[in-house]
Amino acid sequence: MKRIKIAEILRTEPVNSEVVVKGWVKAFRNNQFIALNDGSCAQNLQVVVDFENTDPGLIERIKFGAAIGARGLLVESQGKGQTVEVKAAEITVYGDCNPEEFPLQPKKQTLEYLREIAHLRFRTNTFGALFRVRHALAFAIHKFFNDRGFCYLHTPVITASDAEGAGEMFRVTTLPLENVPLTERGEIDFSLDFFERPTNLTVSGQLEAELGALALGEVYTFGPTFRAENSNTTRHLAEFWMIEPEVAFADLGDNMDLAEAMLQSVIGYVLEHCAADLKILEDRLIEEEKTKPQDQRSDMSLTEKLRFVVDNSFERLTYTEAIDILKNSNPNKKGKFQYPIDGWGADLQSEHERYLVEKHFKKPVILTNYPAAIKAFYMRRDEPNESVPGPTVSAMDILFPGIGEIVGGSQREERLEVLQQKMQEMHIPEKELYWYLDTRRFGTCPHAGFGLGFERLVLFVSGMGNIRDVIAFPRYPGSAEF
RNA sequence: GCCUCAUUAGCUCAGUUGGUUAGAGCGGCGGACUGUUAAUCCGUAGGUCCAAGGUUCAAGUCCUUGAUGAGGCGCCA
Repeated sequence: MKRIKIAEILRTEPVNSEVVVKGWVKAFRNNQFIALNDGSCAQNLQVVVDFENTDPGLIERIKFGAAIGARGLLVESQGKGQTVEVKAAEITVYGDCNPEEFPLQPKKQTLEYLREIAHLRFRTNTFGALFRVRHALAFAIHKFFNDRGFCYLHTPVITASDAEGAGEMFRVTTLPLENVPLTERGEIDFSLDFFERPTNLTVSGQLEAELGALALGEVYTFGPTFRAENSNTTRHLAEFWMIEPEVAFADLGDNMDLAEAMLQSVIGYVLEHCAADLKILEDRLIEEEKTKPQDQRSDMSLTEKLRFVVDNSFERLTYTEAIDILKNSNPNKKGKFQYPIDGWGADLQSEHERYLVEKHFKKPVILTNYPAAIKAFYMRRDEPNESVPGPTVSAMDILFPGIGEIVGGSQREERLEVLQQKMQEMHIPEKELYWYLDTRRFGTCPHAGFGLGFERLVLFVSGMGNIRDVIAFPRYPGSAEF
């Protein structure tokens, strides 16, 4: 008989038909009631064992964590906690689970401990819910772009350019590290390397996405990116997934509209389709908040926070306006900021972004038109504005409560001469990026795009506290287990 | 990379001012019960108090160094 998934069973009425279910034992109560979970949904299915007529040796093997199958009648439940249950006529044990050795237990275990056993943490309620939500978000992102006619572009993971300027890169090589071949001048002889040139893992697919956008019109990437920064925070990973749409004939306003619509759409999708999993994550967050002092607790539940983001438009303001607000803010006047705001031009610190998002506006914020000096070379230079102290670019960052920067984007510099001048000023070799400049030489047009850190989105939507807990096998300094 | 905090049973945690034999809950094991919802009840085993060195009559507790983990900052998505 064919196995039926528990998610499907819970959608059907009890029909007194025979079913076969397979999964892992979450609890075995009273020698009678198995809570069975097969990963298809958050809910367990109750399997009732006729313990008086079942081999005691078999009952012995029904332990927390064991993989079992059950065949029997699907009936209306006599108990209170569930509507249907399976009256087992036959139980099969596929994989025993020795409780003395199994590291998981049916009780609260810390996320730090579970991170050490990341190969098993999928089996907990929290991580089961988390990875189903993560999947739903990924699917919703593809759906959003597909519905709008975007083309999914696969940009390379291995790249020869190190000029993207997004951070330290991981070198890719097949040269023997113990005996690196040198040229006559004593430099590493990359002509003997696999690609016959220095190569790295990509830090961004943006430049390649721009190439696609200037022909396909609207493209997006969704793939792994790598940063070799020694970052030790709850918001950084060495390997993470990034979504990077790029749109031809779009300006900064279109870019902001797209990003806001996308975030609201995918969060709305999860609210609609992952209620049971969100409930598990919300309850986890409530428990975690109980351990915090009263004033640090959130006044909104997880789903309320998500609903709020979906229902309210993001606050849009320029960097210059933000500086004014911060300069006149209470914490700045009272010297509460570790980095006081004393002028125009410096990059904002986390404490400043947090003040704007969590205290001043109390909603997601889009900051735009940053000083040109603190932003990347490819961002479009703004027309001079007398009310602004210095040159700015058409950049935008979206800041989320608790997460900080979740999106970074810009309108791109489409004017060849301006771009070349910027590259010269920032010491970016034109020769290496000839292919990028070609798009400006041949049929250039205004265009814009952004990068969304997928794990930061999952972090926000799941209410988890550490980005290392929203990706299956996190990579960060000193850690590449599994 | 910098700063702060933590490390006690399989897990989650107590452990007073430095003072005799380091405790609890869950989990394990043995038993009872049998429509339970983290089932319940009775019994029971389980510890190199992260490591090394030091102070002291006496160290889980104080000091130094190291390891590991967490949080904050910077870099950013």
